[in-house]
Amino acid sequence: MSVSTVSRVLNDKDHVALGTYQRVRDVIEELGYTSNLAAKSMRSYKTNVIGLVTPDVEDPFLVQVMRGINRAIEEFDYDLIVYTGGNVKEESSAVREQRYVSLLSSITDGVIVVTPAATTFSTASPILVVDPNKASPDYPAVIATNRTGALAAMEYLISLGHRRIGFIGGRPELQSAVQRLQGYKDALRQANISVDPDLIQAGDYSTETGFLCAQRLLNLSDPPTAVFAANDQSAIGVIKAAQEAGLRVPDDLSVVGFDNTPEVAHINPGLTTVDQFIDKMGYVATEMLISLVQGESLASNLYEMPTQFIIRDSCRAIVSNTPSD
Amino acid sequence: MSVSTVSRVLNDKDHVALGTYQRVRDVIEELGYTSNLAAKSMRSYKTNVIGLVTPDVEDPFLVQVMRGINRAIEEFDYDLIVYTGGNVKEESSAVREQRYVSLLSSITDGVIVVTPAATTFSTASPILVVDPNKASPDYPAVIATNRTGALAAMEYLISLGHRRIGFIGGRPELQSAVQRLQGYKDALRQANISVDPDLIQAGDYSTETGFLCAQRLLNLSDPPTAVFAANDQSAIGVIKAAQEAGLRVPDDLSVVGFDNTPEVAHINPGLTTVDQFIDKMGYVATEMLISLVQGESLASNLYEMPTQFIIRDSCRAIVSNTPSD
DNA sequence: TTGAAAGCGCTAACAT
DNA sequence: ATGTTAGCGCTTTCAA
Repeated sequence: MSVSTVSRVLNDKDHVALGTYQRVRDVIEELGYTSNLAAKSMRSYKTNVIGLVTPDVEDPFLVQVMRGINRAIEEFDYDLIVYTGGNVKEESSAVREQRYVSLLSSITDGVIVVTPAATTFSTASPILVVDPNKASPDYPAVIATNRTGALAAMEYLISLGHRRIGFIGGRPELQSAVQRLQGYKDALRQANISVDPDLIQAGDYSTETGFLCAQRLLNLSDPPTAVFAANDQSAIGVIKAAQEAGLRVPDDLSVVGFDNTPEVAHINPGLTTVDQFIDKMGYVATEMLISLVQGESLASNLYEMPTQFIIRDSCRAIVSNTPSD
Repeated sequence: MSVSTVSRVLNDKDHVALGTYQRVRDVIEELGYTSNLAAKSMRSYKTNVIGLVTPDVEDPFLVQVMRGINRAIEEFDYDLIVYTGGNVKEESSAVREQRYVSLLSSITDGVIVVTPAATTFSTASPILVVDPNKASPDYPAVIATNRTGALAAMEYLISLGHRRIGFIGGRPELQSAVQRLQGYKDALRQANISVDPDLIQAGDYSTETGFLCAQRLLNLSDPPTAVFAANDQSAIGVIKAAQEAGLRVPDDLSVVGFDNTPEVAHINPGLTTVDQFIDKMGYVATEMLISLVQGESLASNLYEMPTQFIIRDSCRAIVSNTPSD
């Protein structure tokens, strides 16, 4: 029996007699043989394995993305190999990422990089990035709709009749914060409301800073009638500041928070929890990468996860993201 | 310039002129070249990569083991590639494990399997298992000293003068529970105290069951004067039951818990927290595997993490594992 | 110090 | 339906 016959059996190719097929399968079973991934990869450039580079395995976001990836991997009958940075010094993470993308791409059909530190990778394999920290990433990407979501939140506030709307930003080095601010500005422009720099406070996604920023807004000579906070933590700070100033929420001050926590979540239509939203990011990423691997072309290089604000009856002025009760 | 010269440069071999070396390094840098792991592996059977198969990435124990592995990986200048099961149906986990060990072993120098479901793997590479669910694993292993730890706890109680000591077990399908029971029995035998089956209650590591088991013990016609619980959760149940029965702990009933939580921890001498203990398991495992990979032989195939009970002053009867305050 | 050539295990093209 | 053979990218003799 020749090697090529065995190879044909291993890959379930045609032109193998049923008897031969069975005989080979039996021996494989008996010997506990498994094909050498290295050799397979080298010769055929097809391994049926997807690579994943993720900076961490403890961050709940990353864990949830991995869940979605695993789901897709199983569904499409691929295998997954992961590199995760572990407790690495932050400085060299971009370099490590690049090294691992190279390393993985020699034995995988494509690599997913989650929240990449690096922006470019030198490899011939398809690369897909999830939640890149860059407006227009160099690779096909899956991102959350930060700008669009913020736009929707602002449109809601404007539809309530507000014209002076404060904004409390997030950590400015993060793309999510930049995009949410952009959505804020775009909504104002769209409604022909001029942007007042006094109304834009640079927060950092924390409740404490949200509180301080809100106090600054409320102390303005011409204070806002509504505040849009870049995340729910800041929004909580705003509500505290308002109450401390004797204002009722939402009657005296409308407060809108944008974020991903289960309590005040900004989610995907049709999905019930934020975990499902993040899970879907992983799933979609894998789906897209597998398309690329199989030589198909993508409808778009940028998959922006659709989001939608849902108003909670219990606290109407906070645009929430939990599904309507 | 020939391929072999380049190969020599890549592997920092001797017999390369300094000028040539520099020239090659420059070009490598310029092109962003990274060697093909598959080809390297196939030809040299040495990749400098360690594989890791772990059933989960969310379990705190597994995360902590991974931290230790990462630490060692960095220190010994290896790379790490992980396969993790994700949300897989429990039934097939042994088969998946075996498949992944085979898959990984073709591109790694050795594989670590954490809390393996399978007991045998078909591969030529060195395998090392962490916390196997089997008394004498088929591969070099790193385990926690469940039997020895239980023995130490029992010796403590016996040294206090107790002769009737109750035992509340853990989930019997887990090796940890089996070993802790063994330690209980061995300590009694060692002290020439006969084992009374009435004093052995089959718990499940939960507070609720610990509570119920303790009630049964306390209702015996000849109740124990001390109880050793297979974990801290059960011990908490015992204390509740004792208090409800009007007994003071430790005056009327000594209670000892064995476990891994930071509050009532059973730790390695010299280590401050249980996390460090688990971290060390990962580190030691990696260290051992790398020894094997490098062709060295192991002092012992079984590394039992040394443990030690430390008595907390605040609650003397509970043998704790946090270091003395 | 460098180069030429063999071969790792596999798949794909070609031959039978 | 099966066998033969080239060659994937690399390391490792061996020769120059």
